[in-house]
Amino acid sequence: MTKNITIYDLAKELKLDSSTISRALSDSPRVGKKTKERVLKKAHELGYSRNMMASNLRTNKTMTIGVVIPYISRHFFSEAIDGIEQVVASKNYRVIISQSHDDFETEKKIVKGLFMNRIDGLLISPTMSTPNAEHLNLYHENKIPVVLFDRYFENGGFSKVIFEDRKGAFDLTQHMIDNNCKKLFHLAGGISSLIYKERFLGYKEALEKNNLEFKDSYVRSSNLNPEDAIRIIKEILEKKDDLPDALVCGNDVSALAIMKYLDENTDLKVPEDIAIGGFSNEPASDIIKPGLTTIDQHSFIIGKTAAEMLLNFINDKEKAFQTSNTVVVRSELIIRGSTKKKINH
Amino acid sequence: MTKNITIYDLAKELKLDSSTISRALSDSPRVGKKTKERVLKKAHELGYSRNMMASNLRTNKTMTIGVVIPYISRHFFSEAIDGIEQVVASKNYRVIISQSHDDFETEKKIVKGLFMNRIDGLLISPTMSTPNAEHLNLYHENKIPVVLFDRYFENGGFSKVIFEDRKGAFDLTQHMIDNNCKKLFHLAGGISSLIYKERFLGYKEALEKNNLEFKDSYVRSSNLNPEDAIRIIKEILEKKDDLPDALVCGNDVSALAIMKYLDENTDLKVPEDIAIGGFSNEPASDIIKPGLTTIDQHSFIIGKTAAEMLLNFINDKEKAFQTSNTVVVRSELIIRGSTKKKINH
DNA sequence: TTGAAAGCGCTAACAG
DNA sequence: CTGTTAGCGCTTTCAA
Repeated sequence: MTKNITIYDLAKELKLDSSTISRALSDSPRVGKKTKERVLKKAHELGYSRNMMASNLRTNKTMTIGVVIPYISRHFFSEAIDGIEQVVASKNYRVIISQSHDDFETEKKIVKGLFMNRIDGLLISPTMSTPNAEHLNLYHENKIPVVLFDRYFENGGFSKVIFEDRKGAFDLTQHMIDNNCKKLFHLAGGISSLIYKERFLGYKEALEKNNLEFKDSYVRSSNLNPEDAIRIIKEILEKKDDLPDALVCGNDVSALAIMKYLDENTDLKVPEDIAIGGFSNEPASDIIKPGLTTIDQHSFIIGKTAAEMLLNFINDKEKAFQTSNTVVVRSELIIRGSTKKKINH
Repeated sequence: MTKNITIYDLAKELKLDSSTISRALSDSPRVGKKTKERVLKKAHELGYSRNMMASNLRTNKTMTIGVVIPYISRHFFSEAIDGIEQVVASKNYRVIISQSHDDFETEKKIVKGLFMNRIDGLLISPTMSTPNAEHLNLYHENKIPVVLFDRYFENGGFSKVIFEDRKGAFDLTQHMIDNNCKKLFHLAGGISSLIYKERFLGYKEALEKNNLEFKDSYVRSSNLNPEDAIRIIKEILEKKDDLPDALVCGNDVSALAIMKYLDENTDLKVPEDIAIGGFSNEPASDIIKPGLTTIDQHSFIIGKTAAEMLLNFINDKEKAFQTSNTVVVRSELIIRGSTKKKINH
């Protein structure tokens, strides 16, 4: 093992004290211009690289924020990460990204691990099955700021950047009703997750407002992954006397899986026989034919806003633990072919 | 600021020495069973959490490996990451994922930053424009194992897990020729990147083998993002007397962008007027109509293999720096509608 | 089985 | 402007 170069090596070579080296390296005003140059030159020469473990230990800061999300591959999250990175990089913070794969046990491990590494703040979008914020207590107790984004908890007093899920679902459903849909089913996400509860409520409110029939059997809960979606659409199609003419899906991933299934395995046409709407505006939603009508969640903005809020809290701990801030990001209905039924005049 | 609980706090409470606490916490055989239990209980009670900064500094290990990729949102990479995580998690290592956005300067910064954090090993798929491995010298000099995956360099002696790009491109091109394509253009990636050079060569070899005309003007280089792809297809379509009947694209992202463009802005039909093939088997490629014929890269396997190799090297530095290992992962042609021209008999 | 003591590499108060 | 000194929290010889 090659020995790593330390400030002591530089100090010895330059006949200076290690503290001077340390100052020079962090560009302190308390060291001469000439000395700085000598130090920098020598550091480069020897291939010196500051040991952040030691530095962090000493300063009790890591300049690192942890980001925990269900899946990096989901468009919503990868775009949110881009927003987070943009903000965070400009302030010289680093980001550690971890995915929970929507598994609560994994999430707990990650959250614990990040704490042990003494991150300066945490940005988290919990799993569908995360029941409460207990695993985040450690952060609260040790005054490490946490900001939730997208998914969140009812209580726990965490600051968050969320999306107007209910309005989004309402607008989507209303739009489908306006396009002559009469019998709308809903593919819901895990009901323990508030965002999916909100989406469900938005759907339901739209039905009620338009005096359309609502039945519990119109709503199917699942994890909204492709496998779930296909299983559910099969179940729905089995009851031939009770077919919907529209599907309000809790996300695009499930909606896309269903569109593909219908196209390949049935004679049902979208949107003529069955209209379909989704959530998140995945890239594939603009590629499929017909295009999938969906709710854009402005995930870049969500990520950006959450990161700004977190950095704010990191720099003002008072604020972080005396207030609880909630920012709601606006929804946007993206209308494509999958909902274009003929309209009665 | 709440003071963090340290082993000294535990030691004081239990009237033991900090070293005993440390041993108990890491389940050393050199401490009594009863003592261990007391320590663990107290640790839990006080909400103790080991400070990895300090631990890492002392042991000179971080149990962390860095992963640097162009984009987390690309299916190829997110799947490779899943492969990496699977291997690495089982050995209690952590993963730090960073994206370079295919920008060399960003990559350099990330690589430097990861080194400063003293990761135990690095997995990297460099940017298209990364000219050489100079920025990885730091790792070599300090005997920190590096494994390249997917993208790589000609020399530098790095171990790597790569894909049989040439064969993949050859097979794809041959398949298109078998489907009656006569004039095949190629959307190439940055030529400085070997994988795209290989894909180009595979394309070219297939033309030659079939005695089809090859011209430099048939090949267009770019970053293969959607914007580039659309710009290029527009340019190609302008020369109405020199239109291709097939496009061999360097990746799916560009192929998909072109299919969408053709569908929305021209009368050209895929595959009748122009056949299209891609690389990577993005999820959208199976959703678009017609489906996009592509080369599956088994990215999960690539990630898994690269991670296994890296862990191997971490545990046997000799091997890591005395040998250079190259594993090639097999390609698989996925045939879909986008290349199904009528075949002459 | 436990304790004492040193030190990983760095920073920051204090002193000059 | 530079040096001295102490210590962040942990692990690990060495000693008992």
